[in-house]
Formats: sequence, C-alpha cells, structure tokens
Amino acid sequence: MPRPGRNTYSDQKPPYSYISLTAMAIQSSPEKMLPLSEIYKFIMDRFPYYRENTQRWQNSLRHNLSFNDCFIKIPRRPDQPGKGSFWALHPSCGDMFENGSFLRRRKRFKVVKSDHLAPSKPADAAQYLQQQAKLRLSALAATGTHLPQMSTYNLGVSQPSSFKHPFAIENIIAREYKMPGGLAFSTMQPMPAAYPLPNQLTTVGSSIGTGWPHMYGSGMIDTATPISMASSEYGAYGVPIKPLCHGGQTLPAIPVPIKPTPAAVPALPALPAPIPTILSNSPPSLSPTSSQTATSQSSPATPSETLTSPAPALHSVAVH
DNA sequence: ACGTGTTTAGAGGGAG
DNA sequence: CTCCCTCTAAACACGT
Repeated sequence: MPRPGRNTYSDQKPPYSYISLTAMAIQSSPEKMLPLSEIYKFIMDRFPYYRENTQRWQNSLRHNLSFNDCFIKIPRRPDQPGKGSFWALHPSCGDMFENGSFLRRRKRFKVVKSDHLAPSKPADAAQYLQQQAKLRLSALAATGTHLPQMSTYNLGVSQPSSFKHPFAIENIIAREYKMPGGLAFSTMQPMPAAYPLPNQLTTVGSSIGTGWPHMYGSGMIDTATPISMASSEYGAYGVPIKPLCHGGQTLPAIPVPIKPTPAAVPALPALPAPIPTILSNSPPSLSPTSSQTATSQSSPATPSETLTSPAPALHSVAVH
C-alpha cells in the first residue's frame, strides 16, 4: 500500500473499524452513551475521511450498532425529545479488542443467553446503565457538584505500568485531553510510522495533535464531551481512570431495555446483581484499568457504591 | 421526507 | 483452505 505524504494522511481512512470508531465516540462522552447523530458527529469531527460518502459509512455504522451485541440501545426519556435512542457499550464489551487495540477485535462480542444470573442480555445491560445513570444523577444532586475530579480518583492505583496498546481507545481519545505534565508512556512500544502514538502527539507534537494523520486535533470535542472530562477521567500516562462502559453517567436518559431480545420480554424487576466494571480484560484482577481502581474511582462514597462493589463477573463472553 | 433502526446478503481480507 | 471479522449495499419498518 502506497504511503502518501504526511500532509495527506488526514484524508486517509483511519485504521479503525466502525465498531472501534463507535466505541470511541461512546466512550468519549461523559455519559458513556450517545445518540446516533452524536456518534456521526464525533467521527466526522475527528476523522476528515468520514466527512465524505456519509451515506455509505453511516449505513455501515448503523448496521454495526444493530448487529453487534456490544452496542446496546437506550431509549430517551420522555422529557428528552429528539430522534433515535442513545447507544452505549455493553458493560462486558471491553474484552473485545486484542490488547486493548482497536484495530481489530480479537473476537466478536456475543452475549451468552444461557446465563440467568448475570445481566448479560442487552436489555439487562441497558437497565444497568440506566441505574448507573440514575445513581450518578442522585449523587450529583446530593453533592451539588460536577463529577468527582482527579483527586477523588486516586491516581496512584491506576497502574500506569500496564501496557496500553497505542490504538487502545484510551490512547486515542486521551489525545484530546492533554495531560498537564505531558507525560508519555514509558512502556509504550514503537508505533507504526504511519500512525504515531497519540500521546506523542500531545507531548512532542504539542499543538493540537496535528501529527495524528487521520484525526483532527483537540478543541473539536463537541458539547457532549466537556473539558472537565480531561481531568476527571484520564489520569497520568493517559490511562483512563474510568473503565470502558462504566461510570460517569450524568443521566442522559432513563434507559429502558429495548433491544429486541426474545428473552428480555419479561420485564426485569431489578438487576439481580450489579454489573462489575470488567471492561478491559477478561480477568478483572489483571485488568490494566483494574476494576478495583475503577470502582472506587467512579463512585467514591456515593450511592452507586452499592452497585459497583460486590459483583459476580458478568458472564457475557466474546464467543462466536 | 428524513432520520433511525433492523435485517439480509455478499465480497474481501486476515488469522489459524 | 476454512473460519471469522469487517465493510458495503440494499430493503424495509418505524417515528418525528
């Protein structure tokens, strides 16, 4: 494949799949859920390539949203007019990508339906997210403040030593939230020349990450992603403080399970058990963005503790 | 009408 | 070579 000059990279197709791009968009939002239009916006804002042929890729993207179990649909609240639902990542989807890389999934994410204990069904996951959002809101209402800031997230336990793939969503997104110290990964492996490490861009490239070939720099983060997120969700080394698919919701909607899962027809009175924050790797204890870190961080002494603490592993598994 | 969401089908490529 | 994943196209239904 011919390598165009540096200047033309921005027009190149990013090396991410639509699933990755969608996951990035969702993950970038404070609520961890976005309407379709915002997902479009996110992608177009950051990847100039996708400002063209919108019909084509948007169709594909919608296909992915519907087809893949890793995305769950969360309806809007009645008081939140607008088209379409919110889309979120399934709480167990963090294991999809090899080594955290968003280049290609290791396996297709598939919800196991036989498990009756864990909220593996998309509907259950949606309800879980709903509860998270509710709790988040009540916590915010109680404190009267915004999301907990850096200090409460206990950076010390965020295990900066664990390797995050250069294409991991954390790195990709974190590019937009410059770390005060401009720290780079000490354990980072060399990047392919064509796609420099986002963190290098924030440090070496300094200005708005224009060195990121296919991506546009910061300042483009839309209204769905307030700057406060920079300090609240990404710690030193660009390691996200919050895990994928979890926490930080500010209640965009009161989600109700709606994914047409046959088994989901009988309404759930309540989640049998909270969904743990296992999102980065299968063994929670080995997770780079460890669940322990995440749980304590995302809900410091708030009602959500009751949801995030003791929890059996979600038995949704990437199968095929 | 348009945006959104679902579903089916097929081509292409990478990994094992 | 086969399996799996991804991408693309298309048709259709539904809601605003």
